[in-house]
Amino acid sequence: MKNRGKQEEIMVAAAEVIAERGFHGSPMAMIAKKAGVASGTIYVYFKSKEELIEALFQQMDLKFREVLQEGYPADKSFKERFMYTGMTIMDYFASRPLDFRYLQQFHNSPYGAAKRREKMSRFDSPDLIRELFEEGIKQGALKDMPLTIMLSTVFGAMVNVLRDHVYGLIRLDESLMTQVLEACWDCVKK
Amino acid sequence: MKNRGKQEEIMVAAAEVIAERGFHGSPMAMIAKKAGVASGTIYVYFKSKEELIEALFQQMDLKFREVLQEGYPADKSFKERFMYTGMTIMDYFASRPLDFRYLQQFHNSPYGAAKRREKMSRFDSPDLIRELFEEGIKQGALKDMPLTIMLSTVFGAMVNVLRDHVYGLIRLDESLMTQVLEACWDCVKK
Amino acid sequence: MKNRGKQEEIMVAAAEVIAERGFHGSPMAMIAKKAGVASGTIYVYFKSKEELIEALFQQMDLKFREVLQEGYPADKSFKERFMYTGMTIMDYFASRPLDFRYLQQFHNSPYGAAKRREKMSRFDSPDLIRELFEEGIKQGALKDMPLTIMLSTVFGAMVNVLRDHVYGLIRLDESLMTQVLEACWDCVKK
Amino acid sequence: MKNRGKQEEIMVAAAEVIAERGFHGSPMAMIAKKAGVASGTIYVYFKSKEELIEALFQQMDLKFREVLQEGYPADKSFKERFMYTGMTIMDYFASRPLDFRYLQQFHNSPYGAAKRREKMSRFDSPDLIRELFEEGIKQGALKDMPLTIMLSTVFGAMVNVLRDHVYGLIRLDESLMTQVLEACWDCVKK
DNA sequence: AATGAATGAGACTTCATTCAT
DNA sequence: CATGAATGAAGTCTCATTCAT
Repeated sequence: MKNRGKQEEIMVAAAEVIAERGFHGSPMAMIAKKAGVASGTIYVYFKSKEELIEALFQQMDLKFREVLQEGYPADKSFKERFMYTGMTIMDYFASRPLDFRYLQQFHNSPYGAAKRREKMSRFDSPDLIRELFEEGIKQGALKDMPLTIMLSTVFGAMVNVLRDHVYGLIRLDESLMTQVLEACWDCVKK
Repeated sequence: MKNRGKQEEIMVAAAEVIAERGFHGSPMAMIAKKAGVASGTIYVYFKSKEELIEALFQQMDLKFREVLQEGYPADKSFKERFMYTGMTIMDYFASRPLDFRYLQQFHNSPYGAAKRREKMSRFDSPDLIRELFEEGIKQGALKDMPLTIMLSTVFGAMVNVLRDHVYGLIRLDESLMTQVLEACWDCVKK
Repeated sequence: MKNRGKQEEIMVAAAEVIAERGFHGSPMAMIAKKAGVASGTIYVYFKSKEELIEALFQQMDLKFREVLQEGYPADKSFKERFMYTGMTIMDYFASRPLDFRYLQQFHNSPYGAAKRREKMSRFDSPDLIRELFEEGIKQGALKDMPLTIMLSTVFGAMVNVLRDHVYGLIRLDESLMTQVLEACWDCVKK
Repeated sequence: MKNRGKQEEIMVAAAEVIAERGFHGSPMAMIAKKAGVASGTIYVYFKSKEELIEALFQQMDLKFREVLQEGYPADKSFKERFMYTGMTIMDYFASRPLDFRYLQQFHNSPYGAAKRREKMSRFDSPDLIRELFEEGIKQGALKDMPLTIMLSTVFGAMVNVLRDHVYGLIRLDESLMTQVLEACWDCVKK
């Protein structure tokens, strides 16, 4: 428990510091201080800074996937599932700017670049989503476009709007999110 | 002449190294070596690393704006101008992966973050584009959506697809680009 | 314990190197080597070279003031106190050439220049001395001269003679020191 | 003429910059700029920075000696000659703060330290002065003190007061200078 | 003689990581 | 497990000096 507590504190502190200052602006000593532990203690739980960064990503990625699946209306219409998924994503990150910023940092870094190549996807398109789009194409609800491109289009749009929100350029509310998602729908629907 | 030559070589080398490895993965010594000059020489032309980075951005930004304006069909229909602009952008960066990657690096960094706030826009939406969208909204061709959000949506989509191309996940040709742009059009057209 | 030891070693090494070679002739690496630590270790104890230099000054200044006050014969005659003070100063620095040279370096540098202006005095005239001279003027034992000038005169003389001693041009003993102090007394006594 | 002009301009510029910023705060490029020449040009006239510094010293030292000798009242009484000499020195440097500061810089530096050892004297005691004091001792006008110490005493006092003047802590006028010199006289007269 | 672009050694400082306690 | 002092490689930048023009 104590252990778990320390590890958690380190991860939270790391996320906060890195989200705000980037990887290179976040010395281990600063993370340690914010976590209330000694520098050396971080190395008890993580082999290196790189591993800490990676672990943080895995944690956030997992949490996000879980949320996506939780209330997924598997029995509703395709469009409803599209909108549900989109709304869940936007809601999730709009209320978790820390996660959003951290993941942005991660994906624009050597660490994340490798990941992207490896997964041929972005942090915001786990398999559930990929399957959703595949289904949409197959059943003719979506345009006849390469899957990768369709995903990139929709998620590029959403992530960009989220970024404006997280950095304070706009203020997203449910109505605006719906507008954005409707636009995304128009973008890919046949 | 010699002069201009060295400065150019430094800028090209810097763009290459930084595009590939990011700002923090690109020591001045490495840039210098790639440019075939001594480390100190960089400081003859740029006061600091930060200034080099900024100058590189300004140069690319300017070149891009010029291209955008060059063949702009000011007298064609709104949709034609929309498509022309989109195609120009995609074409431009699809064939200049270096520029694309450098600008990506720039916009995801402390340097670029300030720029973004200041301009309330991303590197890919200079004023000409902003005006185009404003006109579209005014004349009823586009949805009645906040301008910022509409721009973020469209450019998020385009940039994301470009990224897939630049990093080799997909291979954009004119037909695919057109598909993407048509999708973007569907996204914002009323 | 180890702690205090390292910091002390660094300060001693710094004083030695700087006394001999001046601030600019004393790279941190050289100081570190002389102290038997790694370069980075200095920064564990001092935020910058400037802080190390300042800390060294403060330490020496404090030690000197303490010595001055220790055996001060507050109840003796004015001249006796004058001579006591002068002798203490000369004795102190004659036997601590390192301190003398370091303080000389300090006072002839940007670091020390500010100090001087701020205190309107030199390292060798702390408040106790200032008060002594003020009293002497008030009670008519000293000439009716601006205090600042009188202090500069006496301490200029003493410091200059000390310098000759420290740099080996002369060899001060108690008899010579007394001669110098008597001369200084003649210089300012009414 | 042109040559002479350039060399002069370099020396003047160097004196100004160095007097204000010290040796290490005065890059050759800065001196060159102030002199209105290219960096390389300095090396046409001086083999190195060290030589420039040394040449500057020699020039100032020479000028000073000349002034000292100019109106020297060789036929007046000893005290009159003492006072004349002292007044000339104080007057000279009080009105040439640049020279004073440069020479201060010079004497508190590796360059000057060597000089001092070599000449067993300070910049302000050329041979004429040494002879004056020797005579004073011999004829019994001055105390029976080692010459070096007597010189250091008197010139330490004078230089220190001059420094206060040059750095703006006090404002020397003729009356004050006379006071100081009378004090110096009391200091060494038998 | 004059130039100033180019050089590269070297200065200060940071920080991921280790290890003795 | 936890600590944090210590390390030293590596990074940015300065500047005396050179040399082709």
